[in-house]
Amino acid sequence: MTRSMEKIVALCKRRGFIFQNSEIYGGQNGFWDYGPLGTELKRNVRDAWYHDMISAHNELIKPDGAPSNYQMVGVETALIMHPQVWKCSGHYDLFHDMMVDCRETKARHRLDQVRIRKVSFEGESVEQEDGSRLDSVYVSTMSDEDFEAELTSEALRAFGKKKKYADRLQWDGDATTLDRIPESDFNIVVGPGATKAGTLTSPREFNLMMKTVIGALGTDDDAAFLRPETAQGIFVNFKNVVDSCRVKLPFGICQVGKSFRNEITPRNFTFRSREFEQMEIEFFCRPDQSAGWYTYWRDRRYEWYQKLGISADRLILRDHHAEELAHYSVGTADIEYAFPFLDDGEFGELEGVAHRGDFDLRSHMEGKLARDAAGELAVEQNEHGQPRHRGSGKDLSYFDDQARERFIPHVIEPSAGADRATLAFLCEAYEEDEQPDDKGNMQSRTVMKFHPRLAPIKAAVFPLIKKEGMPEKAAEIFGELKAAGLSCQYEQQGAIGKRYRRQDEIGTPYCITVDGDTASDGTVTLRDRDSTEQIRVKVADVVQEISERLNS
RNA sequence: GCGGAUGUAGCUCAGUGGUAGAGCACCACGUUGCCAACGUGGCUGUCGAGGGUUCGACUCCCUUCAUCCGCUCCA
Repeated sequence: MTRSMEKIVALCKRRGFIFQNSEIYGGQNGFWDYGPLGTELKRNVRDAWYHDMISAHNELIKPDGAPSNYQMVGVETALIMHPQVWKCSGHYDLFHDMMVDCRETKARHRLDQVRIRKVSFEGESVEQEDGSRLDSVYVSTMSDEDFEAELTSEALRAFGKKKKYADRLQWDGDATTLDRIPESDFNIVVGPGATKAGTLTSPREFNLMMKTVIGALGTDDDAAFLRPETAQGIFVNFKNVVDSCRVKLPFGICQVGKSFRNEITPRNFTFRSREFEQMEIEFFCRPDQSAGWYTYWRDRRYEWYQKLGISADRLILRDHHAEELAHYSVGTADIEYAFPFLDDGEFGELEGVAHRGDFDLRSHMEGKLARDAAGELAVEQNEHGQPRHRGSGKDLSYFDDQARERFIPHVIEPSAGADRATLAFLCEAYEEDEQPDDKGNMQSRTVMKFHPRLAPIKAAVFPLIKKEGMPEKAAEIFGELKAAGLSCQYEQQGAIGKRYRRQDEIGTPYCITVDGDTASDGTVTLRDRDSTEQIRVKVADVVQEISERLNS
């Protein structure tokens, strides 16, 4: 396999794309630093996104596939927000997962995902961890679908009975989940896959939000959180933007910025990091048009990656099944990439496009929402019948002065990972091919085939040899490219072939070489990264030629 | 968090209880002059970190950090 993650990670380090964070101190798990080339690459990814989604968007023209024309604006909000934001958004409750470990199977489970049911079998017993025997135990499974059948087979296994005795199991109560029984009963629970009862540890809290402290005195009352997503900064500013910027529905508010999550297992290079950057759009529209906008954004974002060089056979658009949807979502699709660290047929999420209905704006008006008994979203109540988490109380509805209607807009959220996109472009670009050396023998070559828009270095300028005025002429051309705002490099050391290979390895699409003919006919060679072919171009036309190729 | 593996020059890796090596890369000079590995010379390491045993530790022991694989988790 030529495209291995190991090789890509090594190249990233060797050539200055991505480094382990705090490496000289032994590193910090879950954090990564971008080197000079990685910084250029990631900035190009962000710039391409911002340009294509916002700057270059023409609000006067209805794009193909869109229900109507629309506006796009940007915001940049603080990393730290009022703690109530996270309570109403649902993160505060959801990000405090209670987990149990199993001493026997070494497995860790989310408390609310362990299905259990109490059972006995005609006075027979199950061994407890300490050796004593129990004639009534809870059996458990992590199975979500068909858990009733799973619980039955787990029960038969616990009592050492064959399948045909299933109807002799004596169930005590209905199936429930582990978070609904007291911890004192854990000693009679047979953990998922375990053979003995009582091997589960006490539940422990995993706080997925990163905590910080505001103020120099920093007491517990001053606790705040680093945002786990940029989206809430947009929602809480919805009214500000509407009131200040002459925007009319439908319109999108966008934001690029860092977010933080205490991932339990950061892994797979930068794919799952604790500090990461998001590129988010919250697109506000009339509820009766939201389905059309959802489809529009989903398809548009899927195409965006392909236009920047991701091949269609490594990218999938995956609609979530109904049961996979978050409680607030009407529809969600993931845009996923076949990263080299995944098994064949597996894909990793680059971006989620979610139809969020009016959940977010309503939450910040009324308070944290949850599904009620009828399945409708309603303000979640505490034991006193009060809102569990109180909203802002501000009116975030929108008045449509054409239709003379007031309503809470629906939201379509295309939420992309800047680091994940950058990683996908890195993985996609990596290629090893064969090129002839000066004797015509084929030699392997490592080449990063970045889309020219994303390439960290757009062009390299070389004098063929270090004399006869060539370095001076090359320096002049280099200066002109720089002045035109193009990121480029100058190299004069080493054989010309080696310089080409070095540029191939960092994905520079074009190399310009000043040679013996330059002085006489005023031309240089322009060499293409992918084909290695060269053409002659007039020195005076170099900047324009490169610029045109980059924009084509 | 659990289990397994790994950590020695920029990279790939050798190495022995007695003051650390090779190839490549890099730099300089020379040569060639349009697709890497020609000649000569040169630079480089707190042998992942901390502690212990020892007269002496890269080597033995403990702890820790990071990376990879598997499990778990992934709003």
